[in-house]
This record gives sequence, structure tokens and C-alpha cells, in this order.
Amino acid sequence: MKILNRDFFVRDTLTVSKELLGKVLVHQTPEYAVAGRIVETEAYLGPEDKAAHSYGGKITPRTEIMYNQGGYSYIFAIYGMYHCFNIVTEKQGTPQATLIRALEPVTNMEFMSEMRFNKAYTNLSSKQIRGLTNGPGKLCIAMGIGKEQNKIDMCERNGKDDIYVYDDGCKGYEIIASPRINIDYAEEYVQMPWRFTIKQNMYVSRK
DNA sequence: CAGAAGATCCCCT
DNA sequence: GGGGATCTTCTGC
Repeated sequence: MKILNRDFFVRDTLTVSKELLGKVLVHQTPEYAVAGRIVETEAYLGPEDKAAHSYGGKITPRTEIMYNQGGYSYIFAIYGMYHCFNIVTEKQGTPQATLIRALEPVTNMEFMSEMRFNKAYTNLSSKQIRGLTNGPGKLCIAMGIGKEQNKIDMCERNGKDDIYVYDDGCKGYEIIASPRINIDYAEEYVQMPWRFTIKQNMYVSRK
């Protein structure tokens, strides 16, 4: 298994978004480790992209991390109750990122189950199993990811609160490109096919 | 199963 | 003061 390094993330965002499919996202602390396979991503190509937080080159405390070189976590809160987990891409000064929209649970489903439903994994309905990580807000809850995990360098271990992605060699997935979700405000960028999913994976957030 | 509506808060204008 | 890269619950078929 190899952990994705800086060179992987410091590339064009569409390529990174597509190649992340099938890779495994890990959140590891001294207390626990959780992991899920990435099955859905969305590319945000600021500053041109009207859907991106960095549209127009906007720099605020929230978006600042998007200007860093690739390989950092960008986590923002939304609708008052949820978080979205992104990975910064491209070189320093190009404010782009890819949103991780869905995972397929790989390791520590017990942890995910408690975080999401406060129930043992064996007691989940099939609908709840599918609902563990099939959406950007859901996967953050299941993985124990919140604003404390913002701006983590995913290419260096700190030993306390690590997030990284590894390649376990699984490949050959069929990738589908489609328009991004819930960006109605983005005008001509609404229809850009910058959402990528693994075909027929049950954890993809929606058809 | 689909659609509507409410929850809830930080960031930005 | 407004709104959002969402999710859950509730309604009605």
C-alpha cells in the first residue's frame, strides 16, 4: 500500500479528482483509525469556477487554505450542522480543491455506526448501512472529521491527528462524469461535468 | 419512494 | 442580516 504524496495532489484538479476514485481515505488518531474508499468526488476550479469558494480570487480566512499547494485538508461548515471535506489540489497560488462526496466503508464500521446512528453496526438496517457514508456531510460524521481537522497536511504524518489517502492497488473502475450537486448559483458552470463517481457503486450519493 | 420543509450557525457583505 | 458544495423527518401517494 502506498500513501499518496505531494506529487499526486499538486496536479490539475480534474485528474486528481478522477484518480482519487478507488483510493482509501484514512483518519487516524491515537484513539482510533477509520477508513473508507472514495467513490465520489467533485472538482472546484477556482478562481474561474463560479461554484468555487475561491471564485474571482476571493481570499478570506475560510478560503485561504485553498491557495496552498495540494495535499492539505479544507473543511468547511455548512447549513449550521454539517461539514464538507475537501482536498486542496494544484500548486501554491491556484485555489482549487476536490470535494469528497461519498465513501464506501473499509475499516472500523463499528466506529462509523456509533458516530452516525449511536448504534452497533450489527443492528443497522440495510438502509442505514448504505447511509453511513453516502454523502459529504454523512462521511464527515462517520470519519470523525470536523473543523479541528481543517488544514491538515495529508502528505506528512504528525502522529496525533492524521488524515491521508492510500492506494491499495484496486483499479479498473468505470468512472462516470456528471454535473455537480447543489450549485444552482454557478450560472454557466452549473452544467460542467466535474463530478466523478464510480459506476454502480451503492455508496454514491445520488444518480 | 418522492417531494417539502425545517434544523442551525459560521462566514461573509 | 442573508444564505449555503446537507441531512433528516414527515407527508402523501
